[in-house]
Amino acid sequence: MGARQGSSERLPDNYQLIYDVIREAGAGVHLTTNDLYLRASSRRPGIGISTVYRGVQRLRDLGLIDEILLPGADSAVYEPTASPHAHFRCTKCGSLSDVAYELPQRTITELSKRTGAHISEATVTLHGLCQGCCAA
Amino acid sequence: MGARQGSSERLPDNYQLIYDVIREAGAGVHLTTNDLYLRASSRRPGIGISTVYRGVQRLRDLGLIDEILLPGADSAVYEPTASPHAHFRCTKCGSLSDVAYELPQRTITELSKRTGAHISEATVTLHGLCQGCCAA
DNA sequence: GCGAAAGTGAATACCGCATTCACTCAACCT
DNA sequence: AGGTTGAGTGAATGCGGTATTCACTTTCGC
Repeated sequence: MGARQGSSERLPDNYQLIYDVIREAGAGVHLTTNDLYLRASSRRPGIGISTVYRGVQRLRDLGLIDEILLPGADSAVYEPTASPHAHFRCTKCGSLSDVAYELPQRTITELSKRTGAHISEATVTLHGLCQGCCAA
Repeated sequence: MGARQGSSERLPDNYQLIYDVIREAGAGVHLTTNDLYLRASSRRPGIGISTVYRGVQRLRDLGLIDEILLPGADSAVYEPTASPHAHFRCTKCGSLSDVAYELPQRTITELSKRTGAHISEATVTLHGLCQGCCAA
């Protein structure tokens, strides 16, 4: 996989570093800004937290990463861009995982009709006990 | 707190006041903690913001009100307890409204099976342009 | 009444995120 | 080359929402 995206513009080194960290963590791994800061710091000591914030904004705007905002979460998490999916959070251990589910387009169309709004995005978040916490 | 029986327990006056404010606002009206503080203050000057926070926590624990946490929202909003429903937020004007939709139990059951988790709650949040902002 | 427990309000702390500011540095242009 | 410009940077600061602490008051069980 190419280290940089095929655009003509090059990412600033720090932003590229943040992107690398997110991509190397892999799909389904959700990193907070602080996680990113810690990991980036170990590779490039002295990097500022502001730069991390600016970096994720830029990467999000470029569509390179997904910013995931969860209801009630204290902070946003980031993961490499993926197809739309739901998220599950364990109320006990706090773990967050992807769930391959998307609200059917038919449902969204129907809700748009019923509300008179133009629905462009639907986020689904599930809560409960994860498999591990269920067993325990 | 003494061992009082749940259903017959009397609410502290301040919490009752907060509950009244929420109920009087009515279903579908979403009040932030600050909204509640302002409205409660006009009836009972001197009430502290801490009391409002403690009040909504208590009312939420008692199941008297719903605490609605929206992805990316700056603050929680509260409304009288209602049957589960989705929320729609206009990305332009910020208005928030209830949408009579609930993830089908069948879907939740299936997702539980697939993930091995005990899903106890599903929140659905829709984003887009509300009817008014569509027209404009 | 009396003592314990619950409630209260002000102040403070905390956390995530936004903004500001001075500084560096590389690109660009005669 | 020199000079200008603009993006990028890191530290500091600000801010809003919420949690916590603390001393005080009220309420409740007896």
